[in-house]
Amino acid sequence: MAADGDPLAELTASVRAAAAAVRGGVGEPSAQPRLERSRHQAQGDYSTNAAMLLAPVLGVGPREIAERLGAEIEGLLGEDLDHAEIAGPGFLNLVMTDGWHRRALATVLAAGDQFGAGGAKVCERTVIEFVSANPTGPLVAASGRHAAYGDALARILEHHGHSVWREYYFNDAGNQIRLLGASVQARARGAALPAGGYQGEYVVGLASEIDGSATVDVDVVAARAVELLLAQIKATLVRYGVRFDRFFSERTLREGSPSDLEQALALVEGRGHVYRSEGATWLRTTTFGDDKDRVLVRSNGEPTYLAADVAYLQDKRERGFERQLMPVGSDHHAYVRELKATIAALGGDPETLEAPLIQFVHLVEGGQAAAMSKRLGSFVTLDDLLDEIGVDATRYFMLQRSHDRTLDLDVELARKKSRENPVYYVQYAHARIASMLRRLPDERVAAAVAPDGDWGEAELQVWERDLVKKLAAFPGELAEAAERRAPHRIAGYALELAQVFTSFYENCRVRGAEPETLESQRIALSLATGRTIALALGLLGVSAPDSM
RNA sequence: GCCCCCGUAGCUCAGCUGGAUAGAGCGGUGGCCUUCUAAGCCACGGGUCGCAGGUUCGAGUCCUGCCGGGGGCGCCA
Repeated sequence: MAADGDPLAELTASVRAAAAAVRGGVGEPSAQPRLERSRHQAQGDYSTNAAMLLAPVLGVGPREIAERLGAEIEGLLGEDLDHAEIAGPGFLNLVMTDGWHRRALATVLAAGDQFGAGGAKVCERTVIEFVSANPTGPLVAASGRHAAYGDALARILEHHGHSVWREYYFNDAGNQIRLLGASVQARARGAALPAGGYQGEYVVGLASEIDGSATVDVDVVAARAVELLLAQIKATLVRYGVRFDRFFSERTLREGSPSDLEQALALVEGRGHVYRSEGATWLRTTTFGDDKDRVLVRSNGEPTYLAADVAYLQDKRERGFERQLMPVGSDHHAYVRELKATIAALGGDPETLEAPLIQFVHLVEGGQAAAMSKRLGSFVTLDDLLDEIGVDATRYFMLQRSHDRTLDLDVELARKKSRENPVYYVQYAHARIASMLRRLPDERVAAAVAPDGDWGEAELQVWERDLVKKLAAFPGELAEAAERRAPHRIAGYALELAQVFTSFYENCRVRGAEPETLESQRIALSLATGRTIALALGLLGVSAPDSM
């Protein structure tokens, strides 16, 4: 079986080799033939669309090609293949032998915690910048979606074989920070908030926490408030299980002489993409597909947020990342075009920047959605949510749905410790496996999963075959999740694996199964499933408890 | 007005870049506990895939136009 621990790698390779042999060097198919899990039992274990892809190339009917393909595959797979059959418009369905299933299971076990790892063709040096909420308030529930997404994606990409650096970029200078300082001072003085000021309850807390908040310079108050809020944000992230390699301060880009910001602006100006008009300095982003040019330095001499980003993007370029991921909220989505134009203006390739769109989160309870605006002060913080439903449920629910769709998070459901709650269902399957294996002597389990273990020759039950195939699908699922930046696929996979296992568990007695070789095989299946559930949950940042 | 995301079961959502009879959870109905965790299992019911065209052997998936929901179009960040 394949060295990389993918039980399907060999099968896929055989299908492609057979397709190539049938094609005999003639023409070029429109796509690589695919190996798919059959949806219905009558359609075998796996199927391939290769014949239908080759039909237009060879000018022969797909069913006739499928026949030749079947002959080739039979030769290549030997004893792994029970038989192949042609079906529908030209699918070739493959029915695998019990021996193949047992070998697949052995491959899963041999891979250990590296199961599904290293599928990336090349290792990309990747930086993922996420959350990046400004320290003008505590993290809100919506930030929990960004944090869960970015962190899970980072874990998935690493397991897939990329090198990932996690960064949190925060704005600690400029208008909003000044406004924060003024808001705190106003509270300290019992005065009215400035126009558009921060109204949250935490601002009152900061006013009393900061020494001399009513009297010292407002910039000092602002700096202290940022410090306190940033510490609070970091604490929340730690609690949430989200690790960053670096918190990048925007202010540092403005410090020194010349500052990084000044140097970056000089760089784009030297490349001829800067001009002055109406007293302001502009970046000609329209050269690179933006719909209008953007201001870098305001007419009052103050650099814009974009100016800082020019410097930040240049900084990342200089650090040699080959791929930049920057999940953004839908409210900031339009800004991505400016950033891509900026990269181009710096002489880089805008295609190296990817900005997956993260849609809003609505907390639902009794049909009521809570608003989450920092400035209006009516919000649910991430800490509130974690207090309410816990880290595991929060992360799982945040990752359950595709990131580019708005998410209705049902707090009432997430709080439940019952079968209705998918995260408990998955964790329960893991706990059940651990509990069952605990009742066996360690040596018994070790012998059952040893490379030379004997699993006998008994005909596999349908539940056993299904479980092996679900396990074997993991490397492919992981690759999809990584390549499509879609952690929710792992959440879906974990739920399905738990379902298939539970069905197996209800129908196939493990402990005490006769003969002993059958018990060994089922122990091996259970252990492999437990590990894979733990692996999948781990990629999502959700714990896999041994007892519940 | 222009740009981006989304319309799939009563509800919340998957659907592997064009494949076979469109799936899951919840909710509903009906079964199943002397046996490894019933926090569970099994069965049944439930659909004009927003609408209308188009592309081809084949469309929930790709193209165009409508309709509906959300977001964005500052010298805010």
